[in-house]
Amino acid sequence: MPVKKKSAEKPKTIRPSGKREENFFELVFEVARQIPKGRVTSYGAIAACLGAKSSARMVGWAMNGAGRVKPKVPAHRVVNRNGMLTGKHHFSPPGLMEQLLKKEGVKVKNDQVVEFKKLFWDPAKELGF
DNA sequence: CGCCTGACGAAAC
DNA sequence: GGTTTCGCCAGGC
Repeated sequence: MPVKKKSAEKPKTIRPSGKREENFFELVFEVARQIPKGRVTSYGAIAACLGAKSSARMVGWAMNGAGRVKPKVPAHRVVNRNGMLTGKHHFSPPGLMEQLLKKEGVKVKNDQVVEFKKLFWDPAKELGF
């Protein structure tokens, strides 16, 4: 059976508000899963890809369910715009995020991704949006 | 129903 | 350039 991946179509203007777009969360997870190994992206990039660039926070919120859904979402590959592992505190242990990244070849120094700009993976660009 | 918080981001200072 | 504040919107209390 073919892997039925939901077409991550980018709505013209997704509105987290007004309508509890639960799909928004799924989209975030989908994009996060598309992040190649050894690469990282930012919440804002994902949000922008979904058309909610102003709601980068919502992406972070969505990530709150990461690990709770199946398959597991590599939330450790998602960092903030600074390349800082702001979400490490939500992992258990907090150092897990860093460990996973290092394991995949991403250098992490002082809770910050080394050469983040170089490893940055833009969903809107890579996915062909 | 109103206030506060929160895994961000950009602008202001 | 580093630090602080506001804006963003949903969810919890």
